[in-house]
Formats: sequence, C-alpha cells, structure tokens
Amino acid sequence: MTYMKKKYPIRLTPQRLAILEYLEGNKAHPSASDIYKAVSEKYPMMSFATVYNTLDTLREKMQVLELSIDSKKKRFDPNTKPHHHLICMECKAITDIHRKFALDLTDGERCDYKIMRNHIDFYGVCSNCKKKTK
Amino acid sequence: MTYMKKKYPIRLTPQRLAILEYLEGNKAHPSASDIYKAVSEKYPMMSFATVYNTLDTLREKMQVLELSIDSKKKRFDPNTKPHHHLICMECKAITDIHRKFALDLTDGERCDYKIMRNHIDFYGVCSNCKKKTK
DNA sequence: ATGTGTGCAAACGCTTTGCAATTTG
DNA sequence: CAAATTGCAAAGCGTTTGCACACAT
Repeated sequence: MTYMKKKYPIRLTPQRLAILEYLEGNKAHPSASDIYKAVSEKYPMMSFATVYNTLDTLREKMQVLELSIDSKKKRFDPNTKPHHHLICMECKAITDIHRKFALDLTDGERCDYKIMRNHIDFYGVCSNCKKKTK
Repeated sequence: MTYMKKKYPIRLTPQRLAILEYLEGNKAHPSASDIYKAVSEKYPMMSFATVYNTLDTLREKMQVLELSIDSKKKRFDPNTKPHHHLICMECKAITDIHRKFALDLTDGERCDYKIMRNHIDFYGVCSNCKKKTK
C-alpha cells in the first residue's frame, strides 16, 4: 500500500486508503453516498463524515474532481486530467472524452473574467438506447 | 396579462404569472429560493411548494431550463435558446454566451452515440472576485 | 505536545410530499 | 362536477458541523 505515498500527498490512514482504493480507476463518477456504501461494506468502521472529509481533502489537493452533472448531489471523478463528457440523454451514462478543445472567447464575451478552463458536455443517445427507442 | 396565454402553454394562475413575470428576461439564473424570495415580497400568498410545482411544470413544457451548475442547488434559466455559460468559480455568477461552437468528435470518441447538442461551461473568476482575492 | 484524522449525532439547507382547501374549465 | 392548483407543514435527503476521542509525528 505504501506505493501510494508518493502519489497522494496526504496522510494515508486506513479509511483514506479504503476510499482511494475504491476510487482508483473508477469511471462511474460516484456520489459521496455511493462511496460510503461501497467502502463501508468492506470497512464497517467508516463514517460518513470521514468520506466527506477525505473527499474535501482530496479535492483541495487536486486528487479528485467534484462534478455538478447531477443537480441533486455532488459526484466525484478520480480522473483529474481535464476532460469532457458525453452524456446519454436517455440512460444518463457518462463517457469521458480526453481531448483538449481550444475555445477562445472574444473580449466582449469574456466580460473581464479571468478564464481558467472549460468543460464540454456532449448530449446524445447512446447506441443501446438508440436501439430501444426504435 | 392575457398576452402570455399563447406564449405559455400552461394554465395561468396569479401565482404562475407572478413567477413568469419575475423570470421574464431574468439573466441571473436564479435558484428556487431566489424566486420565492423575490416573488413573495410582492405576492405574499406565494408558497414554496407552488414555486417548485410551477418550475416543474415549466420545465416539462420546455419553458425553462434546469441547470446543474451549482452542486448545492438547482438554478433556472428562462432562456431556452441553446447557449453556453461563463461561470465565476468564486461567487457562482453565471453569464450567457450566445455563440455556436462547431465541435466535432471523431468516430472513436463518438462511441456510436447520436449526438444532439453540446453545452460549454467556461470557468473563471469574474472581475469583482478578482479584486477581492487580491 | 501539537496537530491531524475519526466517529457520532445533531443541525442545516434545498427539495419533495401528503393532504385538505380552493380554484378553474 | 371533475380536474388542476394552492398552501401548509412535515418529511426526505445530501451535506456540514461541533465536539470528544484517538492517533501520528
């Protein structure tokens, strides 16, 4: 487990390791309670506060992204490389798209903001749902 | 007030008119409680449930968009024309950007989806918040 | 010894719901 | 009259917080 020490610049408690283990490579964009449910099965000592604390810490250290895809709850993405999303309007599946798009705003559009990044959501219908609709 | 009859395909009660009046041309992307606060000052008979009911109905009839920009609460946009958003990461202000971006995905990226539309969020810091941070 | 992390439970804010009363077509 | 809408209050759910205890450096 110590292999993570370099990778994650936070103190690695058993709880945090359990959470990181669950997140590692997870492409489901889980919510905090998804994480709590999954992790507490294996490690029953886990508390909700610790999940939130850990996610907070990870977000501060940029080890996790907090997504606003779902207006009901935060969802988390362990893939911190900037990327975009392809979302199925039917089944809500989310696929990552790893490409940079150079999108420049005009001075007028920029409204004197300092722009840091952009995120694109592509909305469509996945191949599975296309079949069903027919 | 009857001028709205054609425009909004819903039964127009005084409460709904009050909400529509507040939303008409509103570019602040208000939350449900923003709407409740503003409208109930003028029409004290307004209840929270009615605000949510009305927003739900309007969303079904595509008269309002529900935004998931803010992970804490839903925000609503009376502008249903497709457009993009410039978001202040500090104060969560949202500015509309009315431009079409032609963003084509490669066949590989498209994952056999039928893509309908895209939405871009530009994240940055607005001029107000830039001042405060210094 | 000091700071950091944990667990519990209570509190909080936004949203939804059940239901009776009212209004509308 | 039947169906839709309203207001109220309670409940639901995700999230945050306060605090005492445990742990690590």
